[in-house]
Amino acid sequence: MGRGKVELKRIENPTTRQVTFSKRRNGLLKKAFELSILCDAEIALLIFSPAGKVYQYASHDMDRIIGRYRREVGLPESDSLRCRTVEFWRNEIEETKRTTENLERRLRHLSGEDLLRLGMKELKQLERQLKIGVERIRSKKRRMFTEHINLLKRRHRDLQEENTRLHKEVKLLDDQLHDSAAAASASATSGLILGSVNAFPSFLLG
Amino acid sequence: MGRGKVELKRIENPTTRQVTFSKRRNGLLKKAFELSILCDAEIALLIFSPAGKVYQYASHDMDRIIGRYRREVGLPESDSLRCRTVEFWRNEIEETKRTTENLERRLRHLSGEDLLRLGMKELKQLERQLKIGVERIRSKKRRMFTEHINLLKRRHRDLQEENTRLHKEVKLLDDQLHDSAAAASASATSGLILGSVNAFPSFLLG
DNA sequence: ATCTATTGATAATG
DNA sequence: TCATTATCAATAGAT
Repeated sequence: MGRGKVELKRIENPTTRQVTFSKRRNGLLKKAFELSILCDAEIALLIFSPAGKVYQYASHDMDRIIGRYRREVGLPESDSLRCRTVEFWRNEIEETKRTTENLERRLRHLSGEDLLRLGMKELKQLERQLKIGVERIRSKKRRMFTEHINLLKRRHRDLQEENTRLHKEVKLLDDQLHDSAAAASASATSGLILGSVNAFPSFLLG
Repeated sequence: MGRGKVELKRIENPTTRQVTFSKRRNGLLKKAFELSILCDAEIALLIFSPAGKVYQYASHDMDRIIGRYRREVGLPESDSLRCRTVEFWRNEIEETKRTTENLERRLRHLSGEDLLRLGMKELKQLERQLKIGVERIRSKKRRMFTEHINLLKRRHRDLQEENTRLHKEVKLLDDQLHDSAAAASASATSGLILGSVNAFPSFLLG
Protein backbone atom coordinates (compact mmCIF):
# COMPACT_ATOMS: atom_id res chain seq x y z
CA MET A 1 0.00 0.00 0.00
CA GLY A 2 1.35 3.31 -0.85
CA ARG A 3 2.94 4.47 -4.00
CA GLY A 4 5.58 1.80 -3.93
CA LYS A 5 6.35 -1.45 -2.24
CA VAL A 6 8.64 -1.37 0.78
CA GLU A 7 11.28 -3.92 1.50
CA LEU A 8 10.97 -5.70 4.79
CA LYS A 9 14.10 -4.23 6.31
CA ARG A 10 15.01 -1.38 8.56
CA ILE A 11 14.38 1.95 6.83
CA GLU A 12 17.72 3.70 6.65
CA ASN A 13 16.54 7.27 6.12
CA PRO A 14 15.82 8.51 9.63
CA THR A 15 13.15 10.96 8.58
CA THR A 16 11.32 8.43 6.49
CA ARG A 17 11.70 5.90 9.27
CA GLN A 18 10.24 8.32 11.82
CA VAL A 19 7.31 9.14 9.53
CA THR A 20 6.63 5.54 8.76
CA PHE A 21 6.83 4.70 12.43
CA SER A 22 4.30 7.35 13.25
CA LYS A 23 1.86 6.24 10.58
CA ARG A 24 2.16 2.52 11.08
CA ARG A 25 2.08 2.87 14.84
CA ASN A 26 -1.28 4.62 14.60
CA GLY A 27 -2.47 2.03 12.14
CA LEU A 28 -1.42 -0.79 14.43
CA LEU A 29 -3.09 0.77 17.46
CA LYS A 30 -6.25 1.33 15.47
CA LYS A 31 -6.31 -2.23 14.19
CA ALA A 32 -5.72 -3.61 17.66
CA PHE A 33 -8.60 -1.54 18.92
CA GLU A 34 -10.87 -2.67 16.07
CA LEU A 35 -10.04 -6.30 16.62
CA SER A 36 -10.83 -6.08 20.31
CA ILE A 37 -14.19 -4.48 19.54
CA LEU A 38 -15.23 -6.56 16.55
CA CYS A 39 -14.23 -9.92 18.00
CA ASP A 40 -14.50 -9.31 21.69
CA ALA A 41 -10.83 -10.09 22.24
CA GLU A 42 -8.50 -9.09 25.07
CA ILE A 43 -5.56 -7.29 23.58
CA ALA A 44 -2.46 -5.59 24.89
CA LEU A 45 -0.03 -3.78 22.62
CA LEU A 46 3.21 -2.21 23.73
CA ILE A 47 5.33 -0.15 21.35
CA PHE A 48 8.66 1.43 22.23
CA SER A 49 9.96 3.84 19.62
CA PRO A 50 13.70 3.73 18.95
CA ALA A 51 13.84 7.08 20.71
CA GLY A 52 12.49 5.36 23.83
CA LYS A 53 8.98 6.75 23.82
CA VAL A 54 6.20 4.35 24.82
CA TYR A 55 2.87 3.84 23.09
CA GLN A 56 0.38 1.35 24.37
CA TYR A 57 -3.07 0.00 23.84
CA ALA A 58 -4.92 -2.29 26.20
CA SER A 59 -8.47 -3.42 25.57
CA HIS A 60 -8.79 -3.98 29.33
CA ASP A 61 -6.52 -3.14 32.24
CA MET A 62 -2.92 -3.56 31.10
CA ASP A 63 -1.76 -5.16 34.35
CA ARG A 64 -4.65 -7.60 34.25
CA ILE A 65 -3.75 -8.69 30.72
CA ILE A 66 -0.08 -9.02 31.59
CA GLY A 67 -1.06 -10.94 34.69
CA ARG A 68 -3.15 -13.28 32.61
CA TYR A 69 -0.23 -13.75 30.23
CA ARG A 70 2.10 -14.57 33.12
CA ARG A 71 -0.35 -17.05 34.54
CA GLU A 72 -1.05 -18.81 31.24
CA VAL A 73 2.27 -18.50 29.47
CA GLY A 74 5.04 -17.00 31.58
CA LEU A 75 4.75 -19.57 34.37
CA PRO A 76 7.70 -21.91 33.83
CA GLU A 77 10.18 -20.16 36.10
CA SER A 78 9.60 -16.63 37.23
CA ASP A 79 6.27 -17.37 38.85
CA SER A 80 7.21 -20.60 40.56
CA LEU A 81 10.28 -18.88 41.92
CA ARG A 82 8.19 -16.04 43.27
CA CYS A 83 5.84 -18.62 44.78
CA ARG A 84 8.71 -20.29 46.58
CA THR A 85 9.93 -16.99 47.96
CA VAL A 86 6.48 -16.18 49.27
CA GLU A 87 6.21 -19.70 50.66
CA PHE A 88 9.56 -19.25 52.39
CA TRP A 89 8.47 -16.02 54.02
CA ARG A 90 5.18 -17.49 55.10
CA ASN A 91 7.02 -20.36 56.75
CA GLU A 92 9.40 -17.93 58.40
CA ILE A 93 6.48 -16.01 59.90
CA GLU A 94 4.65 -19.18 60.93
CA GLU A 95 7.79 -20.49 62.59
CA THR A 96 8.35 -17.28 64.51
CA LYS A 97 4.75 -17.17 65.64
CA ARG A 98 4.89 -20.75 66.85
CA THR A 99 8.05 -19.97 68.77
CA THR A 100 6.35 -16.99 70.34
CA GLU A 101 3.37 -19.07 71.37
CA ASN A 102 5.64 -21.66 72.97
CA LEU A 103 7.51 -18.99 74.86
CA GLU A 104 4.30 -17.39 76.06
CA ARG A 105 3.01 -20.73 77.25
CA ARG A 106 6.21 -21.48 79.15
CA LEU A 107 6.06 -18.01 80.64
CA ARG A 108 2.51 -18.58 81.78
CA HIS A 109 3.49 -21.90 83.27
CA LEU A 110 6.33 -20.29 85.17
CA SER A 111 3.84 -17.76 86.48
CA GLY A 112 1.64 -20.59 87.68
CA GLU A 113 -1.05 -19.97 85.10
CA ASP A 114 -2.68 -22.28 82.63
CA LEU A 115 -1.64 -25.39 84.56
CA LEU A 116 -4.81 -27.36 83.92
CA ARG A 117 -3.40 -29.72 81.33
CA LEU A 118 -0.09 -30.39 83.04
CA GLY A 119 0.71 -33.68 84.75
CA MET A 120 2.48 -34.25 88.01
CA LYS A 121 5.81 -34.78 86.29
CA GLU A 122 5.71 -31.46 84.48
CA LEU A 123 4.58 -29.71 87.66
CA LYS A 124 7.50 -31.10 89.62
CA GLN A 125 9.92 -30.02 86.93
CA LEU A 126 8.35 -26.56 86.86
CA GLU A 127 8.62 -26.25 90.62
CA ARG A 128 12.23 -27.32 90.52
CA GLN A 129 12.98 -24.76 87.84
CA LEU A 130 11.23 -22.04 89.79
CA LYS A 131 13.11 -22.94 92.96
CA ILE A 132 16.37 -22.71 91.07
CA GLY A 133 15.29 -19.34 89.73
CA VAL A 134 14.32 -18.09 93.18
CA GLU A 135 17.57 -19.36 94.64
CA ARG A 136 19.61 -17.63 91.96
CA ILE A 137 17.73 -14.41 92.43
CA ARG A 138 18.16 -14.58 96.21
CA SER A 139 21.84 -15.26 95.71
CA LYS A 140 22.10 -12.26 93.47
CA LYS A 141 20.26 -10.18 96.05
CA ARG A 142 22.57 -11.39 98.81
CA ARG A 143 25.55 -10.50 96.72
CA MET A 144 24.15 -7.07 96.09
CA PHE A 145 23.44 -6.59 99.81
CA THR A 146 26.93 -7.72 100.71
CA GLU A 147 28.45 -5.39 98.19
CA HIS A 148 26.36 -2.55 99.47
CA ILE A 149 27.35 -3.27 103.05
CA ASN A 150 30.99 -3.52 102.10
CA LEU A 151 30.70 -0.24 100.31
CA LEU A 152 29.20 1.37 103.40
CA LYS A 153 31.91 -0.14 105.60
CA ARG A 154 34.57 1.15 103.30
CA ARG A 155 33.05 4.61 103.33
CA HIS A 156 32.76 4.47 107.07
CA ARG A 157 36.39 3.51 107.43
CA ASP A 158 37.41 6.24 105.01
CA LEU A 159 35.40 8.75 106.97
CA GLN A 160 36.93 7.58 110.21
CA GLU A 161 40.42 7.90 108.78
CA GLU A 162 39.68 11.34 107.48
CA ASN A 163 38.23 12.24 110.79
CA THR A 164 41.39 11.17 112.59
CA ARG A 165 43.49 13.04 110.12
CA LEU A 166 41.40 16.15 110.54
CA HIS A 167 41.66 15.89 114.30
CA LYS A 168 45.44 15.76 114.07
CA GLU A 169 45.43 18.68 111.69
CA VAL A 170 43.24 20.70 113.98
CA LYS A 171 45.48 19.93 116.94
CA LEU A 172 48.54 20.86 114.92
CA LEU A 173 47.02 24.15 113.84
CA ASP A 174 45.84 24.83 117.35
CA ASP A 175 49.33 24.22 118.71
CA GLN A 176 50.86 26.45 116.07
CA LEU A 177 48.38 29.16 116.98
CA HIS A 178 49.28 28.92 120.64
CA ASP A 179 52.99 28.89 119.89
CA SER A 180 52.81 31.97 117.70
CA ALA A 181 50.75 33.74 120.29
CA ALA A 182 53.29 32.97 122.94
CA ALA A 183 56.17 34.11 120.76
CA ALA A 184 54.44 37.33 119.94
CA SER A 185 53.81 38.17 123.57
CA ALA A 186 57.42 37.30 124.41
CA SER A 187 58.92 39.71 121.88
CA ALA A 188 57.15 43.10 122.22
CA THR A 189 53.58 43.31 121.37
CA SER A 190 51.62 43.02 124.58
CA GLY A 191 53.28 44.74 127.54
CA LEU A 192 49.85 45.03 128.86
CA ILE A 193 49.59 41.34 129.64
CA LEU A 194 53.08 41.19 131.07
CA GLY A 195 52.38 44.22 133.11
CA SER A 196 49.20 42.88 134.39
CA VAL A 197 50.88 39.64 135.26
CA ASN A 198 53.56 41.41 136.98
CA ALA A 199 50.92 43.57 138.62
CA PHE A 200 49.89 40.61 140.72
CA PRO A 201 50.92 40.99 144.32
CA SER A 202 54.08 39.04 144.83
CA PHE A 203 52.61 36.84 147.57
CA LEU A 204 50.33 35.34 145.08
CA LEU A 205 53.24 34.27 142.89
CA GLY A 206 55.03 32.60 145.62
CA MET B 1 -11.46 -3.03 2.89
CA GLY B 2 -13.52 -5.97 1.94
CA ARG B 3 -16.75 -6.10 0.05
CA GLY B 4 -18.60 -4.01 2.50
CA LYS B 5 -17.94 -1.70 5.40
CA VAL B 6 -18.14 -3.16 8.85
CA GLU B 7 -19.59 -1.28 11.77
CA LEU B 8 -17.26 -0.82 14.68
CA LYS B 9 -19.17 -3.06 17.04
CA ARG B 10 -19.02 -6.62 18.20
CA ILE B 11 -19.85 -9.01 15.34
CA GLU B 12 -22.89 -10.95 16.45
CA ASN B 13 -22.65 -13.94 14.12
CA PRO B 14 -20.24 -16.32 15.92
CA THR B 15 -18.93 -17.87 12.74
CA THR B 16 -18.28 -14.55 11.08
CA ARG B 17 -16.74 -13.27 14.28
CA GLN B 18 -14.39 -16.26 14.50
CA VAL B 19 -13.35 -15.89 10.85
CA THR B 20 -12.77 -12.17 11.20
CA PHE B 21 -10.80 -12.74 14.36
CA SER B 22 -8.57 -15.21 12.61
CA LYS B 23 -7.92 -12.93 9.65
CA ARG B 24 -7.44 -9.72 11.54
CA ARG B 25 -5.33 -11.37 14.22
CA ASN B 26 -2.89 -12.54 11.56
CA GLY B 27 -2.95 -9.10 9.99
CA LEU B 28 -2.24 -7.45 13.33
CA LEU B 29 0.63 -9.81 14.14
CA LYS B 30 2.09 -9.25 10.69
CA LYS B 31 1.85 -5.49 10.99
CA ALA B 32 3.41 -5.53 14.43
CA PHE B 33 6.26 -7.58 13.02
CA GLU B 34 6.68 -5.24 10.05
CA LEU B 35 6.72 -2.17 12.25
CA SER B 36 9.38 -3.61 14.50
CA ILE B 37 11.55 -4.43 11.47
CA LEU B 38 11.00 -1.31 9.41
CA CYS B 39 11.35 1.16 12.25
CA ASP B 40 13.54 -0.71 14.65
CA ALA B 41 10.91 -0.58 17.38
CA GLU B 42 10.44 -2.79 20.41
CA ILE B 43 6.97 -4.28 20.27
CA ALA B 44 4.92 -6.68 22.36
CA LEU B 45 1.48 -7.80 21.34
CA LEU B 46 -0.79 -10.02 23.40
CA ILE B 47 -4.08 -11.30 22.01
CA PHE B 48 -6.53 -13.45 23.94
CA SER B 49 -9.32 -14.89 21.83
CA PRO B 50 -12.80 -14.97 23.39
CA ALA B 51 -12.28 -18.73 23.63
CA GLY B 52 -9.26 -18.10 25.82
CA LYS B 53 -6.50 -18.97 23.42
CA VAL B 54 -3.38 -16.82 23.50
CA TYR B 55 -1.53 -15.33 20.55
CA GLN B 56 1.52 -13.23 21.05
CA TYR B 57 4.24 -11.39 19.24
CA ALA B 58 7.32 -9.91 20.82
CA SER B 59 10.02 -8.23 18.79
CA HIS B 60 12.42 -9.02 21.67
CA ASP B 61 12.05 -11.10 24.82
CA MET B 62 8.49 -10.73 26.09
CA ASP B 63 9.48 -10.53 29.75
CA ARG B 64 12.08 -7.90 28.97
CA ILE B 65 9.51 -5.74 27.19
CA ILE B 66 6.99 -6.16 29.97
CA GLY B 67 9.71 -5.35 32.48
CA ARG B 68 10.56 -2.20 30.58
CA TYR B 69 6.89 -1.26 30.53
CA ARG B 70 6.62 -1.80 34.28
CA ARG B 71 9.68 0.30 34.91
CA GLU B 72 8.68 3.17 32.67
CA VAL B 73 4.91 3.16 32.90
CA GLY B 74 3.47 0.69 35.37
CA LEU B 75 5.25 2.18 38.39
CA PRO B 76 2.77 4.75 39.73
CA GLU B 77 0.68 2.39 41.81
CA SER B 78 1.31 -1.30 41.44
CA ASP B 79 4.94 -0.94 42.44
CA SER B 80 4.40 1.36 45.38
CA LEU B 81 1.65 -0.96 46.51
CA ARG B 82 3.97 -3.93 46.27
CA CYS B 83 6.57 -1.94 48.20
CA ARG B 84 4.08 -1.24 50.94
CA THR B 85 3.13 -4.88 51.14
CA VAL B 86 6.77 -5.88 51.46
CA GLU B 87 7.27 -3.12 54.03
CA PHE B 88 4.28 -4.38 55.96
CA TRP B 89 5.64 -7.93 56.03
CA ARG B 90 9.07 -6.75 57.08
CA ASN B 91 7.52 -4.86 59.95
CA GLU B 92 5.44 -7.88 60.86
CA ILE B 93 8.57 -10.05 61.05
CA GLU B 94 10.55 -7.43 62.95
CA GLU B 95 7.72 -7.03 65.43
CA THR B 96 7.45 -10.76 65.99
CA LYS B 97 11.19 -11.11 66.46
CA ARG B 98 11.28 -8.29 68.99
CA THR B 99 8.42 -9.92 70.88
CA THR B 100 10.29 -13.21 70.86
CA GLU B 101 13.43 -11.58 72.23
CA ASN B 102 11.48 -9.94 75.04
CA LEU B 103 9.83 -13.22 75.92
CA GLU B 104 13.15 -15.03 75.91
CA ARG B 105 14.68 -12.41 78.17
CA ARG B 106 11.80 -12.61 80.63
CA LEU B 107 12.07 -16.37 80.54
CA ARG B 108 15.78 -16.21 81.30
CA HIS B 109 15.09 -13.83 84.15
CA LEU B 110 12.52 -16.17 85.59
CA SER B 111 15.08 -18.95 85.38
CA GLY B 112 17.51 -16.79 87.32
CA GLU B 113 19.77 -16.18 84.35
CA ASP B 114 21.11 -13.00 82.84
CA LEU B 115 20.44 -11.02 86.02
CA LEU B 116 23.55 -8.85 85.80
CA ARG B 117 21.84 -5.68 84.70
CA LEU B 118 18.85 -5.91 86.99
CA GLY B 119 18.43 -3.66 89.97
CA MET B 120 17.18 -4.59 93.43
CA LYS B 121 13.66 -3.48 92.61
CA GLU B 122 13.38 -5.74 89.57
CA LEU B 123 14.92 -8.61 91.52
CA LYS B 124 12.35 -8.25 94.28
CA GLN B 125 9.52 -8.20 91.77
CA LEU B 126 10.95 -11.27 90.03
CA GLU B 127 11.23 -13.12 93.30
CA ARG B 128 7.68 -12.22 94.21
CA GLN B 129 6.44 -13.45 90.82
CA LEU B 130 8.38 -16.69 91.18
CA LYS B 131 7.01 -17.24 94.68
CA ILE B 132 3.50 -16.76 93.35
CA GLY B 133 4.27 -19.26 90.59
CA VAL B 134 5.70 -21.80 93.01
CA GLU B 135 2.74 -21.37 95.33
CA ARG B 136 0.27 -21.89 92.50
CA ILE B 137 2.10 -24.95 91.30
CA ARG B 138 2.23 -26.38 94.82
CA SER B 139 -1.45 -25.68 95.20
CA LYS B 140 -2.13 -27.49 91.96
CA LYS B 141 0.02 -30.39 93.12
CA ARG B 142 -1.81 -30.55 96.45
CA ARG B 143 -5.11 -30.59 94.61
CA MET B 144 -3.88 -33.38 92.38
CA PHE B 145 -2.66 -35.37 95.37
CA THR B 146 -5.96 -34.90 97.14
CA GLU B 147 -7.85 -35.98 94.07
CA HIS B 148 -5.62 -39.00 93.69
CA ILE B 149 -6.08 -39.95 97.32
CA ASN B 150 -9.82 -39.49 97.06
CA LEU B 151 -9.80 -41.66 93.99
CA LEU B 152 -7.86 -44.35 95.82
CA LYS B 153 -10.24 -44.13 98.79
CA ARG B 154 -13.20 -44.46 96.51
CA ARG B 155 -11.67 -47.45 94.77
CA HIS B 156 -10.82 -49.00 98.10
CA ARG B 157 -14.36 -48.54 99.31
CA ASP B 158 -15.71 -49.99 96.09
CA LEU B 159 -13.37 -52.94 96.40
CA GLN B 160 -14.43 -53.49 99.97
CA GLU B 161 -18.08 -53.40 98.96
CA GLU B 162 -17.46 -55.80 96.15
CA ASN B 163 -15.52 -57.99 98.46
CA THR B 164 -18.37 -58.13 100.91
CA ARG B 165 -20.78 -58.84 98.11
CA LEU B 166 -18.55 -61.61 96.80
CA HIS B 167 -18.24 -63.13 100.24
CA LYS B 168 -21.98 -63.24 100.52
CA GLU B 169 -22.26 -64.74 97.07
CA VAL B 170 -19.64 -67.35 97.84
CA LYS B 171 -21.41 -68.23 101.03
CA LEU B 172 -24.69 -68.45 99.20
CA LEU B 173 -23.23 -70.71 96.54
CA ASP B 174 -21.45 -72.74 99.14
CA ASP B 175 -24.70 -73.23 101.00
CA GLN B 176 -26.47 -74.17 97.79
CA LEU B 177 -23.69 -76.63 97.02
CA HIS B 178 -23.98 -78.21 100.42
CA ASP B 179 -27.71 -78.35 100.12
CA SER B 180 -27.57 -80.04 96.74
CA ALA B 181 -24.86 -82.38 97.91
CA ALA B 182 -26.90 -83.26 100.91
CA ALA B 183 -29.91 -83.78 98.71
CA ALA B 184 -27.89 -85.94 96.32
CA SER B 185 -26.39 -88.08 99.01
CA ALA B 186 -29.75 -88.37 100.60
CA SER B 187 -31.07 -89.74 97.30
CA ALA B 188 -28.27 -92.03 96.06
CA THR B 189 -25.01 -90.55 94.69
CA SER B 190 -22.31 -89.76 97.21
CA GLY B 191 -22.39 -91.52 100.40
CA LEU B 192 -18.67 -91.05 100.36
CA ILE B 193 -18.68 -87.34 101.35
CA LEU B 194 -21.30 -87.83 103.94
CA GLY B 195 -19.43 -90.84 105.12
CA SER B 196 -16.12 -89.03 105.32
CA VAL B 197 -17.65 -86.17 107.25
CA ASN B 198 -19.19 -88.50 109.58
CA ALA B 199 -15.89 -90.32 109.77
CA PHE B 200 -14.47 -87.46 111.94
CA PRO B 201 -14.25 -88.38 115.56
CA SER B 202 -17.23 -86.92 117.31
CA PHE B 203 -15.17 -84.87 119.80
CA LEU B 204 -13.69 -82.77 116.96
CA LEU B 205 -17.12 -81.71 115.82
CA GLY B 206 -18.10 -80.57 119.21
C1' DA C 1 -9.04 -22.67 2.48
C1' DT C 2 -9.38 -19.76 -1.71
C1' DC C 3 -11.01 -16.10 -4.50
C1' DT C 4 -12.06 -11.36 -5.57
C1' DA C 5 -14.42 -7.03 -5.13
C1' DT C 6 -13.93 -3.53 -2.15
C1' DT C 7 -12.17 -0.84 1.49
C1' DG C 8 -8.48 0.76 4.31
C1' DA C 9 -3.71 1.81 5.03
C1' DT C 10 0.06 4.23 3.78
C1' DA C 11 4.39 5.87 0.80
C1' DA C 12 5.47 9.60 -1.59
C1' DT C 13 4.83 14.25 -2.01
C1' DG C 14 3.68 19.03 -0.87
C1' DT D 1 3.00 17.22 11.98
C1' DC D 2 -0.98 17.58 8.51
C1' DA D 3 -3.21 16.95 3.90
C1' DT D 4 -3.43 14.79 -0.56
C1' DT D 5 -3.42 11.02 -3.54
C1' DA D 6 -1.75 7.13 -6.08
C1' DT D 7 -0.97 2.67 -4.99
C1' DC D 8 -0.98 -1.51 -2.63
C1' DA D 9 -2.44 -4.55 1.37
C1' DA D 10 -6.02 -6.33 4.05
C1' DT D 11 -10.06 -8.39 4.31
C1' DA D 12 -15.55 -9.21 3.96
C1' DG D 13 -18.34 -12.05 1.80
C1' DA D 14 -19.03 -15.78 -1.17
C1' DT D 15 -17.56 -20.33 -2.70
